[in-house]
Amino acid sequence: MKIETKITEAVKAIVEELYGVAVEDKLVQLGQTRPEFEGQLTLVVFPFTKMSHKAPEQTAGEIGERLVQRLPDVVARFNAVKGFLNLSICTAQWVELLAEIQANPRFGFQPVGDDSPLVMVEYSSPNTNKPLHLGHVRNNLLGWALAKVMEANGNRVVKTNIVNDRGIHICKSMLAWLKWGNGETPESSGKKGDHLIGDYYVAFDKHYREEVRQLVAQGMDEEQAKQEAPLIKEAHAMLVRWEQNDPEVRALWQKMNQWVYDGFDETYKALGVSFDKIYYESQTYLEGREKVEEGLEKGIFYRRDDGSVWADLTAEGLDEKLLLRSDGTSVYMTQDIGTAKLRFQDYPIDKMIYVVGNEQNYHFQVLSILLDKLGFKWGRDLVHFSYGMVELPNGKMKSREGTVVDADDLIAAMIQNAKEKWQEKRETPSNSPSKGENPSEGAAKKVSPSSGDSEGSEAQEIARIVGLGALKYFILKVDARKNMLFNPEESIDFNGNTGPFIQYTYARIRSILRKAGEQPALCAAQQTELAELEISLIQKLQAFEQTVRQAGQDYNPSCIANYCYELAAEYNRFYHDFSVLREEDTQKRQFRIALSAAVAQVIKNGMGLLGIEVPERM
RNA sequence: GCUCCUGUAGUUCAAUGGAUAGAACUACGGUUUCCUAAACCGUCAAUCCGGGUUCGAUUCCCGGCGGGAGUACCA
Repeated sequence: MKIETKITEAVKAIVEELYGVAVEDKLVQLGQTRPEFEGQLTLVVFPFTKMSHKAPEQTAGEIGERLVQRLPDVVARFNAVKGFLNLSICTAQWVELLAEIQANPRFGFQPVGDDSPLVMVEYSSPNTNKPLHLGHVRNNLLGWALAKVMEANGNRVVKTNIVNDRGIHICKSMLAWLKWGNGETPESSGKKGDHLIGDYYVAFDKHYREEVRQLVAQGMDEEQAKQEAPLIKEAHAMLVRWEQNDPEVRALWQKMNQWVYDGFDETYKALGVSFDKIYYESQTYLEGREKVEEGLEKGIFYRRDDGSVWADLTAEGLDEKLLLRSDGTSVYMTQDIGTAKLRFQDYPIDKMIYVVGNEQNYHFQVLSILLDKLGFKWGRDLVHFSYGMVELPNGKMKSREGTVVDADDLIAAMIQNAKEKWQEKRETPSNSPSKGENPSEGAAKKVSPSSGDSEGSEAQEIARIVGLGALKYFILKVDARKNMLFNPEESIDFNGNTGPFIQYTYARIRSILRKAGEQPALCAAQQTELAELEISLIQKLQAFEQTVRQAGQDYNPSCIANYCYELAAEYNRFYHDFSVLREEDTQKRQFRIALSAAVAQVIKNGMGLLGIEVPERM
């Protein structure tokens, strides 16, 4: 049983004994003791002062005395400061706790079985007219991490992606390619498919704006010019042909979309994200129309004189929402309804989570109500995991103004930075090779006469892991709801509260474990005395479980990121103050190695939830 | 205008209603007989304003002020 649980039970009994009042669990507030006081756990006794009718300090003292009597194996000593009862826990309890953590490689994870709730997480959801940028990166990383967190909280998870593969924006790219492309392909140009298509999208926009500018110069007002420009008319004509299944347009559409998918796949692979099931809007938008017709028959929606279909949500405190245009074509909302229908056919979903930016908060508020009205049981409490925008120092990213941070470029730059850092570190000979160091390992570190090639690839792999770790952590440590700032001028740091700091801590522990030989079994032998740093590390380890629960409840992976940092920082202090391997006393040495091993394990698990790899050596 | 989100050191981020609001970056100053110095330690520095609830508020409620997003035939 957990130490907290034991104490909570005891406190409840004691309060009832002393003051004759039964208390609920939530009144028993146990927290970690502040470092400036003696003890490890602190009970907040303010809630009980009403029952005791005594001063806080006196109440704390009474409860403390009884606690020591009642749980002599758990509570060794206590001290009362104001309304805070600080408890010193017996060493054996900590050792036992560490043993439990160490014995369970899946510590903090809840088991998932066939009857666990099924959660579907939708994320990424790109348009196929341009490459992914930093905003998409935030979406993908959050989506992936959230899926992992949900799994760790005992859910079956299906990761899904809805690709917006149809619409006017695709036609713009297609048109531009036909006009100015000269048959350029990813192969012929050496460009990634998504970048190639993105370039034509930009080209369209450039020419289009020029046309609008000329029309305005001729005296047309701007709104009209935007609609009357020949290019946009041509694009619309193409969209109509697409809708009519024109074989020529469809063939081009398929070819160009495929280029984009190949490009996206590379980016997804680099980011380490994947999907269990991908939906395409070209396949779902007609389903949505059917579903809306169905709702119309049931009287949930109504049709206006011009033929457009609307939902009246004024009773819900919202406005009226368009579902089908007067020409019968579907809008965004309709497509989401169609996608929901297909998903529900494919999976017995208990909970649906949409990872979509906060600019669409209103959309999902409406979608939730509509899906509920249409009879989706998970509609009412669908989760819109709404994350903030990534801003640049001079404001929002705007693809038209060319102020986007491209995902592929960014990833490449991060890996490059990591590589340079790594080389720099190798070139500056750290401290002189001590005598105790394993000679063969020392030699391999310096020069690599035979295996230069394999070492190069190892360096490459480490650079990849570290570069991506820095990027992922940088994004995931921020509370998802908040807008975040990214300054491309200052590259992402590798020092301080960063992914590489945590990775480095992990790699160092692995190095210690290699040196120490076999994975140490925690000796059951009693420790006479544990140092404060050791106890606080064990407490920190224990907190992992609670952190994972909280992340699942709040749908927010950022607390896990911050937890990993705190754990690593705590370990670094421990590492610096004690020498893990040099300890003469074998038992203490074993204990510290075991503690290190447990820290490494938890770091690995925590970073795994964030989709961040940890290297065995750095 | 209305709706939602958000205001914490110079900057980027933390803080289940709990003790003296934590880190990191930057600046300055220390620490390598050592298992990896991508480390550790120190100094400087912050809760937008005003009410309320509470033994206790950065946190919850109300009112201002500032920032962001959305606001209907775009996705």
